[in-house]
Amino acid sequence: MAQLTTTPATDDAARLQAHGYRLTEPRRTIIAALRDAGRFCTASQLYERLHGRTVGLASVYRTLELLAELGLAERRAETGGEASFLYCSPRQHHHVVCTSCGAVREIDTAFCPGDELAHDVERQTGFTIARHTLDFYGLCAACQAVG
Amino acid sequence: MAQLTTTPATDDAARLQAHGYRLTEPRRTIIAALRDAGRFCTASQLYERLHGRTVGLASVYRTLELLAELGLAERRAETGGEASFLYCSPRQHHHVVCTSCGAVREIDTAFCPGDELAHDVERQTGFTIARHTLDFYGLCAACQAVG
DNA sequence: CATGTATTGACAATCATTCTCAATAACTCT
DNA sequence: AGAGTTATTGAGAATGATTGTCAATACATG
Repeated sequence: MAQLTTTPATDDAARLQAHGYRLTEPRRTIIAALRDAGRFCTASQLYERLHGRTVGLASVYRTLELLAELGLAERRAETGGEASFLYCSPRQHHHVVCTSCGAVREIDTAFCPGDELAHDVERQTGFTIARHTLDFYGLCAACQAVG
Repeated sequence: MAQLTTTPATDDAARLQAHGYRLTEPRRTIIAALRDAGRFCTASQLYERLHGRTVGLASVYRTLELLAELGLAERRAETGGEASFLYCSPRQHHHVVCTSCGAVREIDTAFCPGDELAHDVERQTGFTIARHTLDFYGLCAACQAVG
C-alpha cells in the first residue's frame, strides 16, 4: 500500500478553521487519506484504509460530510446505495474519471471556458451562477490496455 | 399539483426496448413522473407523487436504477444519505441547477465546447473520453427575488 | 496551563435500498 | 388473436449505510 501523509495541505486547514471548525487529529488523518486515495472513496473504504489508527467510522462519515460542505470534497451517488467522496482542491471541480477503475485526475482550470459560459447562461436563464463543474468520463490508459 | 402525463417520449421507449427491456405500465408512469418533475427527485418523493396509482416503492427504485444505467436519468448524492434522480434527454447532460429550490433547466448542447475540449484532455491525460458533463449551480430568478 | 466547548469513539437507532418470491403482464411466434 | 415464455411487479422481509446519543477527550483561547 502507498504511504499515507498525515498532514492536509495548509489550504485545507485554513479553510476548516476559517469556518470555525477545529483542526483535530482524526480530521487530519481522514483528509490526508482521502487526498492520497486519488479517487472516489466510500466511507467504509476510507475506514479500512485507516485501520490501525483509532478513528471511528462515525467520524469518517462526519468528516466527509464536513468536507463536502466546505467544498473540499465532491459527493457522488453510486449503485449500491453507498455515497463516494473525492478530494478536491478548493476551487477545482474539473475531473477526468476512469469509468473502469475509478481513478480520477484533476484538469487544469485554465483549460475550462466555464466562467465565460456562465455569463451567457446567466443571460439566457436568469439564474445567478455561483459555480460550475466539468467532468469527463472514459477509460484511463491502463484500463484501455487491459481491454 | 400539475397534471401528470402517462406516456414517456417515444425516444425513451425506444431506448428501453433497444436494450431488451419491456415497456411496462409502471415504467411508463414512473418515467413520466420523473420527467414532469423537472428537478432532482428521490425515490420516495416520486413514490409520493404517484400515490393512488399502484406502483410499488421497489419498482420506483428499480426503474430509477434502470434509467440511470441507460443514460436517461442522472443520479446525484445529497446530504441525508438519499439519492436523487433527474430526468435527462438521452445525450443531454448540461444543466443549470438552483441550489435553493432545486429547479433544473437543461442547456442547449450547442453551447458546450466539451467535445472539442475532450480531444485536448485525451492528449493530455491518455484517457479515452466517452462523455462529459457540464453543470452550473446558482440561484434561479424566483429564488433571487425571495432573497 | 486552566477553562469552555467542539469533537470523538462506540454502539444503538433509523431509514434507504435491495432481496425474495409467487403472481402478473409484455412480447413472440404461430 | 391466442398460447407460451419470461421479464417484471408488489409486498414485505432483510440488509446495510448513515445518523443520533452520550460520556470522555482534545482543541483553542485567554
